[in-house]
Amino acid sequence: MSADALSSVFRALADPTRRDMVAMLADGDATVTELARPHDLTVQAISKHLKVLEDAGVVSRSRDAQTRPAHLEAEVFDLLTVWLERHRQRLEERYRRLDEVLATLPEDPLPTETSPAAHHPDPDDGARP
Amino acid sequence: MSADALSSVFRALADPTRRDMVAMLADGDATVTELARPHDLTVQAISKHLKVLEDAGVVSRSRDAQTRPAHLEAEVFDLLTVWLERHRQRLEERYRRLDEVLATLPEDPLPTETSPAAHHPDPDDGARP
DNA sequence: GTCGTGTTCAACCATGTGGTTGACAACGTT
DNA sequence: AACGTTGTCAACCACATGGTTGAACACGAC
Repeated sequence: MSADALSSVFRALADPTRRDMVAMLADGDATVTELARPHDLTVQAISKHLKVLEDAGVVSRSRDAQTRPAHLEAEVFDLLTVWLERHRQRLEERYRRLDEVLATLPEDPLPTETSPAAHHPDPDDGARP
Repeated sequence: MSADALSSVFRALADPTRRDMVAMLADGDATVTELARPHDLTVQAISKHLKVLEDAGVVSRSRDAQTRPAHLEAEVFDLLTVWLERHRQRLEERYRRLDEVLATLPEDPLPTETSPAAHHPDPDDGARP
């Protein structure tokens, strides 16, 4: 209950069994027993896994007689995509700046003002996948 | 070394401190002490977090005198994106099939192939490389 | 060499996680 | 009402995780 939404989602998806359940649910809603069938686990364990996914907002449950089908929520994919794209962009921006620095580097050793300069460019690698 | 790559990556990113470190590293390589500065944690704790990220392949380390700068590996973003997009597509495929079934379901024994009539709200944009 | 800085290793502790078994609630069927 | 199905709750256990402190290692500077 403590962690933020993103942490909950990442943690929920960090388990292979739960990712498997998500894969199943991507093909269609399923009940606990259906989700448990292909896995060599007790129904209680699957129920717990499902609760983790539910608490993280990855799935929602409905009520249908004695079964409670689980439904995959598509929003989480958007949440993760946003996070991913943001950092991907920061990475690209970083390389862009690095290229700029390298372009203006040849001369111009201008010490200039008393800049605090908490961050410094790292002249390490230059390779980029 | 137990879990598969995807599990390791998800687990590594499930911690807000580690995600914070990743955010920092997206702006530029950094040493352990630099990464530790903004967080109210001991350097050892940050070193452990960094090891988790390293074992998951999220970052790599280099050697520069007595420091060992951490470098964010961009490939992991691709790994996560692939997983995300695969399941997003399965979800879309599922809804497409559902619409097909609903289209052929009416009691008309004469299915005119017109009016696909999207029944489901479409989540967001489509494919993006 | 000695010193200081940066980093990691080792031991330890509290809490969380994933699994089990067993009991129980809710619901449809007979 | 009794029964079988479905799902959850509770207690328990082994182990992983995130944090600490303290010692040790690696390296440049003095």
